Amino acid sequence: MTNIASLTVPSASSAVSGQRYWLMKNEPDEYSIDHALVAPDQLMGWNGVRNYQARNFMRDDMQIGDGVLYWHSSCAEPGIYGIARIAGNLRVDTSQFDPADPYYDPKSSPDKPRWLMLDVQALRKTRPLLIAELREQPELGDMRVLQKGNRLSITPVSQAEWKCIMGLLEGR
DNA sequence: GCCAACGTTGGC
DNA sequence: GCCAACGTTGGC
Repeated sequence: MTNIASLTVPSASSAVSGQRYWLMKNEPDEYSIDHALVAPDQLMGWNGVRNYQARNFMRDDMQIGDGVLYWHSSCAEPGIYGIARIAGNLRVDTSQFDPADPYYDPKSSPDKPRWLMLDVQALRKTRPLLIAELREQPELGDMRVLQKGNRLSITPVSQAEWKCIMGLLEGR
């Protein structure tokens, strides 16, 4: 019998403990927060990033323990559905070399890879924080994901924005 | 399914 | 290095 508690209660080392905060988008049809929470150690290799700005965030700025807002995009009700953390293990995203992979990049080669990935660890599901509710918060007025025309799949979140969202989740 | 906004490409 | 054309994203 599987010990459910051991799957769902993060260990002490699996907490948001970094200096920065991020928002990462995923299509729930592809990989939802529910998928992530039942993966081994709740880890997911964040592959398929094909934007240089987003890649550079992973390469240069993300640290183990950084907090992540898990966003569901391209779905009926886009918004924040979970909390995760950066778990490190930055490496080459090998899906770029596979012609059969939807993330194949014919202009990349193993001796000069373009695209990187790292591990993200899901921590918990949250109630859905949908766009309309987020827009009601004055503290979130500058939040990247809420700006018109925003398409970046990884965006920085300020400490004030993070605190505001944690407050919403705690019912404040 | 629409379409505005954006990133990338490549001819010049 | 400019910039028009193109492909993609993603909320609506």
